[in-house]
Amino acid sequence: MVSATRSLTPELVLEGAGRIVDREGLDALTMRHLADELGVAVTSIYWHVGNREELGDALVDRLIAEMGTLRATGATPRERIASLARALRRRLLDRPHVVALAHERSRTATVFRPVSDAMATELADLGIAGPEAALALRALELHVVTSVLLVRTLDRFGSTEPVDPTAAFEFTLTALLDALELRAGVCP
Amino acid sequence: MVSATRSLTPELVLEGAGRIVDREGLDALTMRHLADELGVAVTSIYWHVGNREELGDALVDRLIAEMGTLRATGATPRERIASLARALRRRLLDRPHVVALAHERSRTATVFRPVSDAMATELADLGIAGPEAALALRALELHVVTSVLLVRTLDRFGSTEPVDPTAAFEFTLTALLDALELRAGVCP
DNA sequence: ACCTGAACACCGTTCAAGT
DNA sequence: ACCTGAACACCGTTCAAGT
Repeated sequence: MVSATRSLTPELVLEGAGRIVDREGLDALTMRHLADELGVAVTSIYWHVGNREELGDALVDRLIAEMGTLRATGATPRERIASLARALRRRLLDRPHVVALAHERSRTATVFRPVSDAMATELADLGIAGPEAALALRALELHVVTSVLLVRTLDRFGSTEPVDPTAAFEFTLTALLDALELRAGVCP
Repeated sequence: MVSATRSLTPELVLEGAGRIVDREGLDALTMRHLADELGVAVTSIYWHVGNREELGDALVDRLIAEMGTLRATGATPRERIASLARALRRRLLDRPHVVALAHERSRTATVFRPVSDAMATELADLGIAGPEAALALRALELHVVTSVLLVRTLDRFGSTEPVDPTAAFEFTLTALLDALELRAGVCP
């Protein structure tokens, strides 16, 4: 119920939608509920931001922009890759609903792009490039998203088994990094 | 439009729902559409199968029953674990919509249970048990589901990158199995 | 016990109408 | 250019009523 003193903008619509999704979850993002949040008629939203589909896409775009701010830390390429994977994972855990939205829309790959590019730089330092690097990047990306999905499942479902998600994440991350260093000729 | 010569049963409702989901996807499974498919009033469904939520749960239960028929092949534990992972992956790829349904309902873990148990037996043959085995199982399960999600994404999204999903799957699978054998004391 | 239609409270989206 | 209400075609679910 925020009264618009001036007029509605695409940015205001997006902010309202983000507020609803973060606060009440994905299912709560209906056009009518968003209209109430903005203190506006339902149909006004369509003028500024198209339909519900495009609204969701814009929300995912905002998430992608956030991902561009992640930076690698650490001395060795291995540490820097691990730091990127961990930072990405933590960021995604902070915005579970929007991540679910991206996943629902098959845009997870796009969300990972910025971090993926940063990882590619580190892989190049390890001497890994070309199709081999593409495979490694896929494996790393998917490992992170998998872990995020697991945490969300445990949150909803309750912990039916005594598994520490972060430990499981580090377990496979270590296996992947070992495999990468083996390929690069670094013996553990 | 199948006319019921006798009367409706929970099984008939479930079969109709399965047909719709496999044929037209998840979004097409509405109570009214299902009623048309069965040649019955919408409200009859509620008598036999409860509400839409329970209908989805029953559909996932059928998927889980299917998973119980998967068997390991191969001589070594490593080969048998790999065969289970591959069989599971192929089975899930055959029923993408129901898998999505299970995922939506946070029941992926339950779907994996039968195969997970079979894998646990093989891990025990490798001398891996307890919390370490639990971690390894998680990693293997999540690797499979990740790969299935990737294939579905590529199908919908179009292949924006020249990545062979099966090759990516085998890549990380090898890394995971190497890591397991290292822990078990088998040097590659 | 089983099946029905009517009704309720929701959706997303379109469109003619206002200013 | 921007915002509105009315209307349309959908949802899931309930409930009194039929047999």
